[in-house]
Amino acid sequence: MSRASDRAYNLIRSMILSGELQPGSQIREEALAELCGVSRTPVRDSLRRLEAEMFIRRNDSKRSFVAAWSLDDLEDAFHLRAMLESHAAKRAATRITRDQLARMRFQNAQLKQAVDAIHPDVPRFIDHNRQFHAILLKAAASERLTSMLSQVTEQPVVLRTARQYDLENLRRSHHEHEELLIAFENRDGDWAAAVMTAHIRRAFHAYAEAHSSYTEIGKSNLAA
Amino acid sequence: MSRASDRAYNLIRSMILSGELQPGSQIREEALAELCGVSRTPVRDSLRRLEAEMFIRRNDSKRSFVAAWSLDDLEDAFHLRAMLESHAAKRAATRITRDQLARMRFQNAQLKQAVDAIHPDVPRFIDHNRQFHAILLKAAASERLTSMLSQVTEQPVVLRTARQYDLENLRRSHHEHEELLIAFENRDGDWAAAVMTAHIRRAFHAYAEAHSSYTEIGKSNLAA
DNA sequence: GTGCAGCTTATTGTATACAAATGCCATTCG
DNA sequence: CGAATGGCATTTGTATACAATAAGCTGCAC
Repeated sequence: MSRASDRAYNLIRSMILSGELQPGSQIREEALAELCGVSRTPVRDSLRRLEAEMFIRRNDSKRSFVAAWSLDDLEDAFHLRAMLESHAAKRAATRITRDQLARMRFQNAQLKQAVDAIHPDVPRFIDHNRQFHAILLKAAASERLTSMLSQVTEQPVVLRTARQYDLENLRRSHHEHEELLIAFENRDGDWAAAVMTAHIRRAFHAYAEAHSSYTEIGKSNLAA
Repeated sequence: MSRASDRAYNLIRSMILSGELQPGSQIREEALAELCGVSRTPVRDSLRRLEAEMFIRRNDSKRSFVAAWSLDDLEDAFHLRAMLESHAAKRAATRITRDQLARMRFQNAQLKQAVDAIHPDVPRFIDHNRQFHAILLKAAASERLTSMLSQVTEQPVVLRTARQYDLENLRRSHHEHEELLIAFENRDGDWAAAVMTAHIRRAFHAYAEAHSSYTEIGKSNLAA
């Protein structure tokens, strides 16, 4: 995308993810345009994209609102992601190149370092994790799959408990990745798919756990 | 969508599906704008939507082209569709209401009539078939799933052999639908999912068959 | 007080003009 | 003769003005 349109998209998206734009709140094109320092044209463009990615919903009279997802909706997204990403793992198992495998190993080593360090660096973990999955997706060699997965992978972040799950869970991710790589070395698609399904399901429960405790904190605050 | 934007979207989409806009050919916004009798603004809107639906591709310099899918790409789409739609069937099995089930039965009876008539009406079959699957998807109650499936269901039509597959295959669809309904009556999600996977896979091979013969006719024409 | 009509205002949709980027072709230089 | 470069043409991106539509409000009737 071009400069103005890109800026608007990234800015609006990050405002949704950070919670700056609250779920359920209405979105006005002109207000965002001013915020982004561009005209309504690129903003509209961005809103359409975000709508396709289900970050934004529109009512019958075309007004836009920040999507508000329940925990059930989130589980739904995780189910779909598990299905699609395990399919990707299966495809990748028989298509991955030596080079890609090496790069996945590298990313996995890096993300281990990020959490095993004296001062764990979660954002760094997340970045290497993202790259790990990106290489896998590339190896799966299905544009459609890539396009669909992009619709369900970033979604959970909206609950903002994303980065709160504990280091133990992140270390488990590392080990699951290791197992995945061994399945790849053995070109065992079924194994790879099973590991991936388990990987995503565990991630969901980690999120759900973090979310429920977050919710309870909220509740206790109200009660106090 | 609003009138102008809607018109542009439907027109461009149907021109792609009908082959009027040939796969691989470049698309110019202004030309389409004239064709649709609207300005470039709603055309751009439509192009973005069609791009998200992968009917249109854009190169690095933002020029748009009609997507050209290979048979492999198509099989990929069918694989994804089988996966997603069987998941939908599984969910629907335990959620579907009496009313929805009755409506699915009705649609299936109608599509049987369409192909069993003395003068078979394939477009009518296709319409009832579409509604049958739409009710199922509604019963599955997952917006995300619905949104994703819309990306892979209409795709095959681009090969334009869509309506050419024989009546025998359409009758098989009817019978598979019948079995699906029985699985629903028994609230057996696994059964429903299995029937659906088989249903979609068979549909793919019917398409592939029709396509290969079509291709061969094309080849023999060139050879002649 | 309730509900509806009509007006006012807020918000989105469309057209158009202009800016920016890219591709294309011809020309020139090695 | 081939490759690089410059400028022109084509195409897309952005801003802005205006049109259309929907929401909200005010006041009136019952």
